[in-house]
Amino acid sequence: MEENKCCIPVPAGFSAAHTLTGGQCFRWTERGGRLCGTAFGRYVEMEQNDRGLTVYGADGKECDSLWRRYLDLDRDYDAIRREVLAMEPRLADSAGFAGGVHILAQEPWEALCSFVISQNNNIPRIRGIIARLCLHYGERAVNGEFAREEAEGFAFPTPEALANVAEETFKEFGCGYRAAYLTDVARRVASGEIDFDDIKKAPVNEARRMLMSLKGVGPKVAECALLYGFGRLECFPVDVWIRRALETEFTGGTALLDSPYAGVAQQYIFEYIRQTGGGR
DNA sequence: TGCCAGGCGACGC
DNA sequence: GCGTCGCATGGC
Repeated sequence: MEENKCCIPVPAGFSAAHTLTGGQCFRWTERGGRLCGTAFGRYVEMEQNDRGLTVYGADGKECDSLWRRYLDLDRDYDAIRREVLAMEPRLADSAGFAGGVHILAQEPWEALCSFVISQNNNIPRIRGIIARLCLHYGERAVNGEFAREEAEGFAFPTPEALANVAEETFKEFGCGYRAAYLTDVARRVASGEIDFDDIKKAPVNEARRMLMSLKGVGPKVAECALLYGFGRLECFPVDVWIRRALETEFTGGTALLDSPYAGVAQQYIFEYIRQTGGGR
């Protein structure tokens, strides 16, 4: 692990910690200044300091082709932050706190499946359920032997793997009433009935419609999948936290909703209320 | 102990 | 089309 590493220069203001542990995904943990986690079937540990981001467990080629894109490091988030702030000055506190957030380019399946599990659920429990599914149904990850928690050593399970899991079994893993949703989503994705390439190419409203044809995927889950899994930065997921913020801090509506970067602003707000005001 | 959680589907109107 | 309700489970 330690001998295989690379260092990526990162834009000023970028925060790997806010990006990876802010609720966009559920498989990263900060331990002793390192961000440990698995994506694209690879376990790595990341360390950010003023010289850049060191990725342990990946070589330079992998950093360029994979981790750089996953963290969306080539997009000008400084310009985006200024643009959304200009549209909505009341965003200042959130952007000041969480302005280092990038929108992760996750695998569409992982984003979709994770947020089906997330509904009416809390983040620690979502993480637990996903960890158990990875441990039991995921392929062994590259570098998995270095993982500090066993489940981190496994990839997110493929749709095919989950399509063969009985609904009852999902319940045993703590999925509750979402078990039926998972079986439906996994089977219809595995069969090709829902095609991620079609969703990628479709206009955003058509993409929403396609995702919402799945049982257990409503407006909020579709929005999360599109934002975190399909790079649709204009998508603006509204959960109970964001709804409260809209009703208290952004009364009278906000132009943010029409921004091509609404999803980035949404993540600033979510991070801010969760880590400061929100408590819990 | 209750209340709540990155909501959704079913149902009634 | 819109408001309400039940839902599984565990974190706090």
